[in-house]
Amino acid sequence: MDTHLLRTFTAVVDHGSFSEAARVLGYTQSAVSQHIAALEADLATPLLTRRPVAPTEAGARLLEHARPLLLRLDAARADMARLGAGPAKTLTVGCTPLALTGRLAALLPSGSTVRMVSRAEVAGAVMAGEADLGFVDGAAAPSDPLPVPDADALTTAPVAEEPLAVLLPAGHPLATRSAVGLSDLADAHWIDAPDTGIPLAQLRATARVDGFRPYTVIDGTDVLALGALVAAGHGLTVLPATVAEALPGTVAIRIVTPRIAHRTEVLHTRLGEGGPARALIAALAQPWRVSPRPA
Amino acid sequence: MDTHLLRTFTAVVDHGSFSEAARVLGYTQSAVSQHIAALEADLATPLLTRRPVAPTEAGARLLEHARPLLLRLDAARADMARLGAGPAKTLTVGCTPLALTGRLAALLPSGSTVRMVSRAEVAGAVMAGEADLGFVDGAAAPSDPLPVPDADALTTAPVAEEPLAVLLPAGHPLATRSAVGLSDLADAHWIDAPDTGIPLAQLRATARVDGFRPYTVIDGTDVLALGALVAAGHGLTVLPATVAEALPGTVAIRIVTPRIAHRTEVLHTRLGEGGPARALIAALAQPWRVSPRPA
DNA sequence: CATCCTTACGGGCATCGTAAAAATT
DNA sequence: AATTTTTACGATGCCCGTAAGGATG
Repeated sequence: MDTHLLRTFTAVVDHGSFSEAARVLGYTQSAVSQHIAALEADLATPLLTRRPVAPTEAGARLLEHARPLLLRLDAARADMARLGAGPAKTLTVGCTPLALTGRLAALLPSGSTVRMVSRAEVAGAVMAGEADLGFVDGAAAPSDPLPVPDADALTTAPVAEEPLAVLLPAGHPLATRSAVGLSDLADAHWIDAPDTGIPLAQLRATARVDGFRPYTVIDGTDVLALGALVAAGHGLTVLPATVAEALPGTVAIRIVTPRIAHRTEVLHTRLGEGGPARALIAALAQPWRVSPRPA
Repeated sequence: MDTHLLRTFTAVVDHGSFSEAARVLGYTQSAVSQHIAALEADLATPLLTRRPVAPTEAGARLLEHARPLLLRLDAARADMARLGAGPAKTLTVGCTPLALTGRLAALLPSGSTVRMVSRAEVAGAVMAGEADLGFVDGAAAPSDPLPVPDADALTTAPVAEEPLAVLLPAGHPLATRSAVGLSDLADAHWIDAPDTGIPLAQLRATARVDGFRPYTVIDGTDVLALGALVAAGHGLTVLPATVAEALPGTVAIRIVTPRIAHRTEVLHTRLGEGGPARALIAALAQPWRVSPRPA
């Protein structure tokens, strides 16, 4: 079970075609076919159905191993390369849309490169060396860590925290309240904007409350569009309070129960000595609103 | 960076010798030498010092990637093998010393094989397919998960929970108390028995209290020997209450603050349909003392 | 000088590409 | 019939073992 074989296997699954995978990987179709045949022979199990090309049950299971494995392998490569090259002069950070808040934006050195990525991709980008630091946002209880996929091999530290708010259209019955409990709204019409705001699934898990079923779904990362949808009455959504309060035509009501907040965390590999990445982490580690717990 | 090379590399580090690694792996010394040379050429970094053979800084870093990678690779193999073979007839479980409590012992089917392993090895044994289920014990706050190394790719579920107790020699000044706060004892003389009881490091992390520095250290997994050391006044230690209360010549005082408990959890891969492993998990999932939180 | 690692070299085997055959829509 | 995967086959090159060469304590 060579990693090359796993790599072509995942490529075939991703592209749904032997030929396309071959083109992407720079192989012949024949070679790809042989790779898959070798894997299936080695594991004594069919991994793919042909026509249409799709993973079998065993193949799907193998994918769950292969994906993190290949990611980790790339991470190792990148880590060794970094160790040899010394600290980067210029900083590249991977960032989810709502993670770049005031505090972080203020401390980020000028001349940095910022790559906006989805929550699922941040850890991978940092591990593969495509970004020196990753910033993820999400909802979490005050002392819980943010649930970040694939972040096992990375170090995380909190960066910023602020209240969450429910975004309502102006004129909504609740719009005059100053605070709201989330469980009262479990059965409301919700807009799920997983790439922009807080994914409903994450809200459900963190609040440990059932409900929050998506009614309207919006892809993409445009907060203004999300605000417009809410203002037009397509449903409610949850955003960090400072962001929510700036959207026109809507009213933002802070969430007080359960005690969850919008948090940003920084992800990084074990860093070398100097460099702008380490400097930024040190600056971010300074206490701000939330006093650090005594070690 | 082939996984074969990584495997050879870790073997060389583990045995501190090219020749010994070659013997273990069934290669020639020459082949091992070529493997290491290939790795070092590929990564453009020296990974080992020769005479004595030891990892360089870069080598140590690579090890941190290679170890979990190879573990995961073996896990994938084992997983596929299991998928093909169907559920095992007889059950093999990996188990830390204090994990096999009354409830678990009662539910374990007769004819099972139990392999006692250290906390660090349980997850690996389950992933590599050497055990169908793993049982780990440890100290944790009531709603926190147990910190289990390398358990990322596994499913965990709580199995049993009971109070922790400090074990004192009979006649100790505190022996008449009915309950004790842990932080009062941070500076006591402690016995660290990481393979038997609760490792002091885990206690320190969970209780978030400094102190608990090891004074006497005991390796091995003999609870009676640990009890004898405490009885003889070599120091204090922490054990699950029911275990501690059965040890002669000592007094067990339950810990009330902070709110930490001794918990046992089960680890398993995503299981197939039938089989004794799944039956045992289902039985263990029945509520016992701690009512499960509503989903 | 004994031990251990490295280098040189040759043979076997794996892997890839070309090309033709088979299968499925 | 067209597209896509499989199989056959030959060449290239990788990888391992044998054996000789260095380095080190």
